[in-house]
Amino acid sequence: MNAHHDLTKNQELVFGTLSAADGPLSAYTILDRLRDRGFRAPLQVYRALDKLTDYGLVHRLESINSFVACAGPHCHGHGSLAFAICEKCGQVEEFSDETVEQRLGVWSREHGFKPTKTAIEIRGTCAACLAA
Amino acid sequence: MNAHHDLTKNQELVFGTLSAADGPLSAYTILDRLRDRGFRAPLQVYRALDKLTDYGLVHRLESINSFVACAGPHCHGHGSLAFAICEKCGQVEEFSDETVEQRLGVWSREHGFKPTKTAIEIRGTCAACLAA
DNA sequence: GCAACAAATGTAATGTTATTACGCATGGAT
DNA sequence: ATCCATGCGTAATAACATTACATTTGTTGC
Ligand SMILES: [Zn+2]
Ligand SMILES: [Zn+2]
Ligand SMILES: [Zn+2]
Ligand SMILES: [Zn+2]
Repeated sequence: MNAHHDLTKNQELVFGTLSAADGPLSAYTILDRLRDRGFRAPLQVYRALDKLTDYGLVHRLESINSFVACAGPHCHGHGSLAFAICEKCGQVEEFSDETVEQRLGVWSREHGFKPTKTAIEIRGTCAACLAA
Repeated sequence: MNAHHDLTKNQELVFGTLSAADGPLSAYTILDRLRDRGFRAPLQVYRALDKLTDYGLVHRLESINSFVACAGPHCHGHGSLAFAICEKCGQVEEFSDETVEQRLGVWSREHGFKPTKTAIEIRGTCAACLAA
């Protein structure tokens, strides 16, 4: 699911935009930033985002309808990621916690629930913004 | 923040609709169900939902843009709730896990992050739907 | 090479979710 | 009575996402 992916032109453009950004972007913001590269419609962005999230290169932040480029290698091999989202500056920190994953897995097994996608998103204020 | 709240007429109607439902509802679905009670505009629903979520009587499910009436007493006294959302039948189970809360709290402290609202949402297939 | 098929793209239209702006009504406090 | 906070009604708009259909591009088998 990870390894090496040959990205198409549109996927490359969307991934590049997200990678260059200093925080999460909405699909429409990505669209605006790619207008001069020929993008005209939301679907071009959404289609690329679908693939990129499938590949694990991009994560969707459910609570703010935005997307972010994967932060690092700690991501791989984990079923459920967590995100800390600063509501002041928009910065996002991606992390994972074995224990959290495990506990949610236990709950699922005990309740016969078969998980496919888990979202853990903490909204609040980051250290930098608290200092300021 | 919990105890007893005197709900206004609109809040009562929205809360009643959510309580009577067998699963989460979108704001616009609530609006439709309250048309014959005089509701005309989305804002009437969103305003009521804002208060109800403040009071802890209703929870917002970030990953499906929907709202659900609080399932029970285990909810109170907990900072972060978790939801298991069945993508087949739409049923939602609300639960909380001390260990999960604690681990996320540890991460926040260690990173100087001050959380205000945490969303934990597991999407998948519930036991009933798996059996069927 | 060429047919057949799958994947990706372009474009328009539409559907869904949420907010902004403005004015009015109500109820309690001074 | 005046002030102020809260809630309400309505219209307009913004923000987010999908459906539908036609076309292009790339791959596979022959
Ligand atoms: Zn990642
Ligand atoms: Zn910040
Ligand atoms: Zn609850
Ligand atoms: Zn189910």
